[in-house]
Amino acid sequence: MLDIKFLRDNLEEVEKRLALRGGTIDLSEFKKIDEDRRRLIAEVEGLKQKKNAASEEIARLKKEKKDAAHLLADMQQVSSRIKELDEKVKEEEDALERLLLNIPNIPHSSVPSGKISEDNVEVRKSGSLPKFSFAPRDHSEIGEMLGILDFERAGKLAGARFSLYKGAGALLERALINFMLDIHTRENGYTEVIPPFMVNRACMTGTGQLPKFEEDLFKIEGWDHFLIPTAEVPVTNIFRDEILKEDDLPIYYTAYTPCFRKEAGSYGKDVKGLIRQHQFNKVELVKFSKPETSYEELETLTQNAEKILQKLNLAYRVIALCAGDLGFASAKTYDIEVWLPGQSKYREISSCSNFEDFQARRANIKYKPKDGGKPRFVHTLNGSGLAVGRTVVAILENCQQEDGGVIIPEALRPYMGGIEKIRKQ
RNA sequence: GGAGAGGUGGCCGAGCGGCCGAAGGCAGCUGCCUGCUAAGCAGUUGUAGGGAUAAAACUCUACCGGGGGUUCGAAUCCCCCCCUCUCCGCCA
Repeated sequence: MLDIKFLRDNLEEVEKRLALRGGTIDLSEFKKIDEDRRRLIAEVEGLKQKKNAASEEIARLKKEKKDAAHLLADMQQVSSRIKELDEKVKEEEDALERLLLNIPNIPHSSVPSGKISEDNVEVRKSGSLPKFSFAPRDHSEIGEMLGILDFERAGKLAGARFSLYKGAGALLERALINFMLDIHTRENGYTEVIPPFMVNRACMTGTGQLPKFEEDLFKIEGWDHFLIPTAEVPVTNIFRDEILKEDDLPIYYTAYTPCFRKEAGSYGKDVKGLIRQHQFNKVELVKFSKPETSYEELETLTQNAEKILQKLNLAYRVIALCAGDLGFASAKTYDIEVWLPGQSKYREISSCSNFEDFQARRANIKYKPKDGGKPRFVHTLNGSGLAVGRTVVAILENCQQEDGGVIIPEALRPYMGGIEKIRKQ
């Protein structure tokens, strides 16, 4: 959510900067509602002032055992008028809130301009692409061949876009989760949390999934709860409606959770394999920072995620998303894309964003400055560290051998009971 | 699922339908005082939204879990909802 006062005072500038995302955003509706609302507030507050004065007067008269009948009659009128106006104010405020909740974040000045993913800018590359003396296979083929992934039976259990890991495959997934959490907690300074995997509507609104993207979420029938599409939601909302101390910041949390997404509108995309699932595992990084340092925090958060790929010896690149490709709540996003020989492509494995105060304003997360000033909104950031299923994909494809086996990256072996190679089971 | 208790300011905690935004205490801040610390004394300290302002000062309105209702007037009375806690049952 954007700052209403900033919007009011910088309407054209905001329109211009939002237009960088593509499409046009017309804020004239906002202007009208805001003005109506303020006019109504002025009117109703005047009446309330009058009412309060009269009530005092009535109390005084009654104490002196004098007649207050005329005032009582007047105030009955005023009170019902106040009630009417209060309802109108409420309507305007609701309309304003609906509007504000649907306005995306303003792209940061460092965000590359552009409308489509082709306009994204590569920031850096790391690692060397593997060379094969044979035609590298796709991960689903490798997984099925080795007997560690079973998409057919997963379909029987839950349908398309679900997976069944078996044996060394299941172990690999679990090893990666532990490996990532250990790096982030021991080397990168994050505190591990295990949040609920379903949350209420307020949380989803706080991080920006609602009200606009309800069709992407799984809702629990008969409850106002949703399965989380990312740990970002529960973890960012940990401090919802709280005022932190300046000395508490920055706060770094990491969390492993499964993630649930409907993937509505992606029919026909990545139908095979682990790339796009209704349920997948992810280790998430979340930061709460002071406004002044949030862009430095974004850089280190991205590096924290990259470190996992470096330790696994996987080639990747980091790209800065252009304005048109930014998520709704994000002011700036780096995607980390890992090299997948099976597709001869880099594919997203992490997305690291600074939301500035956009989520904090929605979720009402503030901190009190040490110098005694007014509480200010924190900046929130998050990134995948990493998507676990896609990391399995990367390992299977990058570390595959001609015989169909897969060499486990050294750093992961302690987590795999010392296994060096996955062979056909 | 059944029975009960409770939700008040950063925290604890009082509150008869009428100066209650809310006593008192703690914590915090500012002075004074003491060789330092502790104690003591005095003052001060919430959030949001309007108006005003260059910005403040200032001023108004709202806020005692949330939403309705009664009333000239509600933290206080009534209704609904949410949350927390205790006991019983069931259960990983």
